[in-house]
Amino acid sequence: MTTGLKKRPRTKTKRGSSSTPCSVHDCSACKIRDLTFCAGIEANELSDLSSISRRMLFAKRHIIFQEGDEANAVFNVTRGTVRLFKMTQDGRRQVTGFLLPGDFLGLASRSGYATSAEAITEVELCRFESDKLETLFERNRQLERRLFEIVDDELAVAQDQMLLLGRKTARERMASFLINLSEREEIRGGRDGAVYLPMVREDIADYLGLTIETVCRTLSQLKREGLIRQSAGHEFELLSNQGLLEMSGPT
Amino acid sequence: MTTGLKKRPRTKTKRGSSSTPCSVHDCSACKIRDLTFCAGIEANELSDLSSISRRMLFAKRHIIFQEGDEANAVFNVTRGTVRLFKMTQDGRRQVTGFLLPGDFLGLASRSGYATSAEAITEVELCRFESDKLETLFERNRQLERRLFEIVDDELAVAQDQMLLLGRKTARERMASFLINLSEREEIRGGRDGAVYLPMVREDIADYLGLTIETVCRTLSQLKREGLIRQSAGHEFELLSNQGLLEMSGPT
DNA sequence: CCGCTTTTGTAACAATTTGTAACCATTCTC
DNA sequence: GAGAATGGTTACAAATTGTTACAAAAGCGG
Repeated sequence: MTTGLKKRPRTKTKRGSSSTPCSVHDCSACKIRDLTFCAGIEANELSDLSSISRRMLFAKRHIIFQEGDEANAVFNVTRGTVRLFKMTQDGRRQVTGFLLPGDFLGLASRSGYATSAEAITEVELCRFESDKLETLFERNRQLERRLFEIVDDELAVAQDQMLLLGRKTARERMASFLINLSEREEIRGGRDGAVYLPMVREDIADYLGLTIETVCRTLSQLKREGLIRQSAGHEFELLSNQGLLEMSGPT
Repeated sequence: MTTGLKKRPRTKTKRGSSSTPCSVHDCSACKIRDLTFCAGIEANELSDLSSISRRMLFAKRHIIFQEGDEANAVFNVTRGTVRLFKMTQDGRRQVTGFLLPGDFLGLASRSGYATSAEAITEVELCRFESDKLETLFERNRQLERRLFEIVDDELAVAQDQMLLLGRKTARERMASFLINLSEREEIRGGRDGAVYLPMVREDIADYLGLTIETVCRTLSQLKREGLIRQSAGHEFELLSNQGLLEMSGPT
C-alpha cells in the first residue's frame, strides 16, 4: 500500500435540517423486527417499545450524528443504507461499516458516538432515547441481553474487518465485500446473487482501505473474469459465488 | 501494500498443559483492580468476586484459548502480556490486540471466542466462569454495566485500529503503536517515555498490517531520526513524544 | 560456556497499489 | 437545453511496501 494520504475533495454533507420531526411508530407492525434488538420481545411488551420509539426520516447525504456527539439515543435502520465512518483532520476517512435495514446504530463509549453516521440513500430510522431504554431494561433484562449480544457481534465483525484491512489483497477485499453484502441482503429478502450497492466507489474504497481507482480497476477485473456483472447502475450480480468465495481469502 | 500473502514459518505454540491448576485469589489485595471490570465494586462485595475467581498461570507461548472455542470463562490479566489474534487457513495472521495487566479478555459472540489468546511473556490471569459471573450480575447490576462499558471501549479501540490499518502509512502506524503502548504502560505505573515491547517484530507486523522488514526499517528510521532509542533488548525510550504524536497521524 | 536456533537487521530487487490525468456518462442546475 | 458538477473508468508513471537473501545478534538448552 502507499499512503491513503490523498485528500480528495469530498461532496458536502448536509446537517440534520431535513430529518422529519419524530412521529410515533408501531412496533407490532415492524417487518424487520426479528433482525433488530427488538427481536424476541413478548407481544404484550411491544407497546412499551412503541411508546419510547420514534420514527425519523433522513434525506440522502444527511448526517444522522457525528463522532464525538453526546450519545443520548440509539437507532435501528428500517429503510435505506447508512455509512459509519471516522475522519482524520487531514481529510482521510475510514468507513467502519454500512448499515442495512434491521441494523443497529448508535454505539458509543464515554466520549460520545464512536463514529459519524450518514444517510447514503434516503433513510428511515427508529430512534430510542438512551435513558428511556435504560428504564425499559430495568423491567426487561432480555432486551438488555439482546443489546449486549449485538455489541459482541459488532466487535467480532470489527475484528474480521481488521483481518481484511491488515492482511488481504485488493481482490480479496473486493470479493469479501461483495459476498458479505450479498449475504446480508439475502437475509433481508434480496434475490440470491444480486447485490445492490447504493454507496459510491469512494465509500467502498474508504471501507476497504483502498483508493477509488483500485476499487474501479478491481471491479473491472472481476467483470472481465466473468465473476460479476453490472446489471444496472447500482445493481450487480454475483455470477460465481464459489469463485468469489475462494478469492475472498480464507477465513 | 502488497499482499501479506507470505506464509512465514511460525514458532510453534504450546497448548495449555503448563497452566497451573486454579488457585483461589484474594480480590481485596488486587493491585490493578481499578483498571479492570472489578473496579468500583463495594468492599463488602469483594469476597463474592474472590469466591468465583481463580488465579491461573500460563508459561510463555502457551495458548490461553483459541478462536471458536466455547466461551465459558472470561479473564483479567494480572501479570504479563497477551496477544489476541485471528489466523487464516493459509497462515496469514492478524493480531487484534496486545493485553497488559488490568486488561480484560474473553469476549465472544455466539460462535465462541472471537480470537485466539496466547501468552507472550509468562502470564497470570484471573479467571471467571461465565455462568458464575452471570449469577453475580443478578445481584450486582453495576458490575454488569461496567462490563458493558468495557465492551463498548473495545469496539471503539477496534474502530481506531481500522482507521490505522486502512488509512495510515507505515511510519504513522509505528508511531501510533509506540505512543499507545507508552500511554497504557504509564497508566500502569511505567516510567514516562519508556516502552517495554515483549512481543517480537512479527507480532508487531501482524498487528500493524505490515511485514517484519517494514517494521524493522521503520524502527531503524525512527532511531536514526532521534525519535526513539533502544535502551535494551526489549526496552525502548520515546525521545520525542511530540514528534511521534505528530507523526502518528491526525486522529 | 558452547553451539544451535530464533530473532533482528540490512540491502537490492520486485510487485502491488497508488497517484495523476484524461475522458466519458449521468445528473443537477439554471 | 447548455453548462457545471458528480461519479466512474482506464492508462501510465511513481512509490511505498513486500520479497528475497544473507549476516549479525540474541536467546536457549545442554
